[in-house]
Amino acid sequence: MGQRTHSCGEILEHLIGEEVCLQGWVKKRRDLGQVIFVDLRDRSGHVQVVFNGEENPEALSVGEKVRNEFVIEIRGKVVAREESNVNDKIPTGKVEVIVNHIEILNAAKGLPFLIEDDVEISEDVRLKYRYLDLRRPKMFETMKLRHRATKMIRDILDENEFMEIETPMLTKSTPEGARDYLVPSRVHPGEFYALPQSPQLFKQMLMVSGFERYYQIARCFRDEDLRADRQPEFTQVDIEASFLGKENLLSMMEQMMASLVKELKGIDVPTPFQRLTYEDAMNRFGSDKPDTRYGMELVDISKAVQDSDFKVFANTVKNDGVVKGICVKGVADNYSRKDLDGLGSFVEVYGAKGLAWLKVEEGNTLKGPIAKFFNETEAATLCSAFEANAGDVLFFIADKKRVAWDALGALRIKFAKELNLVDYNEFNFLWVTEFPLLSYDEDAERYVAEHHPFTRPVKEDEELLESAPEKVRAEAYDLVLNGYELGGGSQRIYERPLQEKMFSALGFTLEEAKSQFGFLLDAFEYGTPPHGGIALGLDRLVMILAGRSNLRETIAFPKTASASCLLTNAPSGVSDAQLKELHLNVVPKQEKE
RNA sequence: GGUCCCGUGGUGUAGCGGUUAACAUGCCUGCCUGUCACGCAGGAGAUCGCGGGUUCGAUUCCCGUCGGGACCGCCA
Repeated sequence: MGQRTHSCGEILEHLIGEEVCLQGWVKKRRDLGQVIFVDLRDRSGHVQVVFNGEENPEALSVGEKVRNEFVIEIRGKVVAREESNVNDKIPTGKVEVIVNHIEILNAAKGLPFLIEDDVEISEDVRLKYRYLDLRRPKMFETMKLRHRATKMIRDILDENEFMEIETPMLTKSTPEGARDYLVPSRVHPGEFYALPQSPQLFKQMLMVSGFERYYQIARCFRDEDLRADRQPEFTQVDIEASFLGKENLLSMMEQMMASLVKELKGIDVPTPFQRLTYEDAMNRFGSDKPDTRYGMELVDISKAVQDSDFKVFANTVKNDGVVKGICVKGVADNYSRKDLDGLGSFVEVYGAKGLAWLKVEEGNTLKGPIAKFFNETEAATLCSAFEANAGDVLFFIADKKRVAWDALGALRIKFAKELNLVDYNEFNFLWVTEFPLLSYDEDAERYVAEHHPFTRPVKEDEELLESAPEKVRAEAYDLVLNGYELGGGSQRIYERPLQEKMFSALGFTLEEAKSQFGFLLDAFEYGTPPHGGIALGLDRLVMILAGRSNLRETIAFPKTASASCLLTNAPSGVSDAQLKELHLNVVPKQEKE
């Protein structure tokens, strides 16, 4: 084996006449008998190498044995291709390497799939052979994009005097939030570590310690059911700062995001980002992470229909519900009555009892099963409320506010996808602010933190913490990009009495609060600076930058929807000896009745 | 916990109550000195995910199960 002198992608015209040594994978072999062409690939690209039987029969005879994905070394001379043989489709297409020596460094079996972009392979096969899947150029590019984004983030935070500090992976299980991944302790029988859902408390401790500006590219774990944009372990850019204040922090984040999109996508993102209150986001888009790249905003017509002959609408309003709708432009002819009625089952999963619709025709005439309930004046009012024209379709949900938001929010996204309203080169960042601090959990019969228990209430709402907890707004902010929650953060409580009040609002007794979070309460008594922070989902950021719609595409070794790893077959059983050491007994899964 | 979709040569798909299970690509062999989606000729390769049921007969219909995916709940 010799020493590689160049990468395949580097073999360009300036090297013509030079002897080179290349090592890489056989991307493709084209055997014409007395001449064999091999596309040799490494991570930089590929170049055509030529075996010629007349000039070098020994090399040719080895070249005949070569198959796809063999790892080979070739030595030879870079030559210009004849004009007629130039391949414009590849960067190295003006040259080729005439092989005078070849060594097979490692053979390869027939592969389960071709190492090429744009071949369709089912995901379970890709994940089982992830090491081969990652050989595909597109996957390499995505991982490179991720690396570049991560490096930029580190550089930008470093420039702003943030320090990267690691925090424990083996930590304490706490009652609030997502289900923990637990790790049994060998040394302490019956006790468990939890893997961190986020480094939240540690970064606040670092603020108490006076580091002032901390960040970490932190792995986080949540044992909840997965989605296309949710993995059981994921990476957060975790940030916390003292004495910085909310406005400075948000503006810093905006600069960081704008730099990333500029550098990685070549697109200018205007700053400052748009801000929406939680209430506005829900009312206008039916989502706390709205995609504002397209319109179709929700319109509340409760007032207009409160005395309507259409009793479903009128009665909903009477019973403290709302009637809201969206207007889908110019699709009346695309959707049959059957199609439109079929959408009822789509909104059902969000708890809606039905979806009403009206087609708009010339002169504000309404058509559809419920059109007869609206007289001319009412029809005109509706059309004007939605700014609807002939050819549009109006959809309505009459229900509790929450249901109307969810159902119409989802419907809005569905239509945007179907009608291709989304511009993939647009990056619409926005902040959602003034989240409720608490919400009432019917099952737990208590208030739970909407963000987390360390989030600071808005100053003027503090007095409501005991009297009307659901009305308290939080000093929290979510960063939203194109319909995805990219991150969230808040200004934190840093005074013991306020933190105790918060725990009490969450239904903790003082004893419970002390046993779970005593160290935090104690720490607050030793001079804790005002601080706040944010955590950004790195996987999601990369996913959006890469134009993908699935998180698995941005993670080298992701888990399936059922949280298993098809490459390693994790999770798996362990030996009785291991269980014994950990003082564990496994209870077999109960048979279904 | 729930709803829905998918499972057929290595890969991606087609198919149908009775077929020699089709096509593309890949793979193997032979021929070929300018290919780059090489070409030509030939060939191998599938107990149709698994179990049960209906049926004279199931890859096809039904139920279950396993695996993959999407969504609701869940995700401070």
